[in-house]
Amino acid sequence: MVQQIARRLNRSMEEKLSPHGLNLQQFAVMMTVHEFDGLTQTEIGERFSMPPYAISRAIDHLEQANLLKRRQHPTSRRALTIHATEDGRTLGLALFEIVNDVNNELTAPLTDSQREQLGGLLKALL
Amino acid sequence: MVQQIARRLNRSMEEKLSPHGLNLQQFAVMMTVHEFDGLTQTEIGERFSMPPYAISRAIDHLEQANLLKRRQHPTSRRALTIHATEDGRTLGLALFEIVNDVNNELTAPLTDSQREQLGGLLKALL
DNA sequence: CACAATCATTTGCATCTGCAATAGTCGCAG
DNA sequence: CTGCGACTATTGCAGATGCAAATGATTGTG
Repeated sequence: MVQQIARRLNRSMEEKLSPHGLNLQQFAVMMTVHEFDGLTQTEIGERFSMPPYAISRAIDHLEQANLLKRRQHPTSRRALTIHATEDGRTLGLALFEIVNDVNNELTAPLTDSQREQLGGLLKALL
Repeated sequence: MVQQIARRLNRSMEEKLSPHGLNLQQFAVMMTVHEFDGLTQTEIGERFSMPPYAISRAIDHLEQANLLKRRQHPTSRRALTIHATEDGRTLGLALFEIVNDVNNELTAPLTDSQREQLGGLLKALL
């Protein structure tokens, strides 16, 4: 059941993301950068256990699309820090709405108290 | 959260499946055939909304591994029906154990009543 | 200081996936 | 009974994904 729901969620997200030219991984990176500007790539990856090479490629794409840019880490010459561009910050706001929409859509069959209950149970499983 | 849990679930399943040389899709097909012998490929796909080409390829693999075989549909010359071989039936039993193990592992942090609650809430979302 | 181990990131390559096109079959309208 | 549109299954191809190796930087140890 969890898997079926997750698949529905994914499809739903991808649909709403595709007009922006993003896939789910790129979306996750954008959200993280929107919340914390200036993290290194590894740090971003740790936020949702995404392997380094995936981050690398997601950022390739996002940098190409002029949503992010890489900069030298101030103290380490091997790390890079990731920053949202103007376009990136704008898109970030649109992304928040998408998450909300999808969440509401998914949990529409539940009452508010059920929603809380579900949240609690799921958190216990993490 | 749903997605994170689903990913954990997937990894866990794949781990236990890999000794048998199966991936998740092939596993799903095996379980369905184990439950209903003689369905057409499309019917199998409908059980968990898997596109026809994915079924086709999963069965290619499973037939190769001598777990299933395709037969002509008794009344339609375009459809094929799928049947478990002896090996396939044996493996099917092992697969049931895997599902149980993974379920228990996942829901270990919950009490029995919480488990039921979660089940109910998830079902409502399907 | 030199060397080995570790770290952050990238890349080559093989495999997996999804979409769209194909081949063959079937049902039905005229 | 003919032809067209819908159905089953498969396949070619392009893009995505995962692993493991490569690159360059850094730390620690003797």
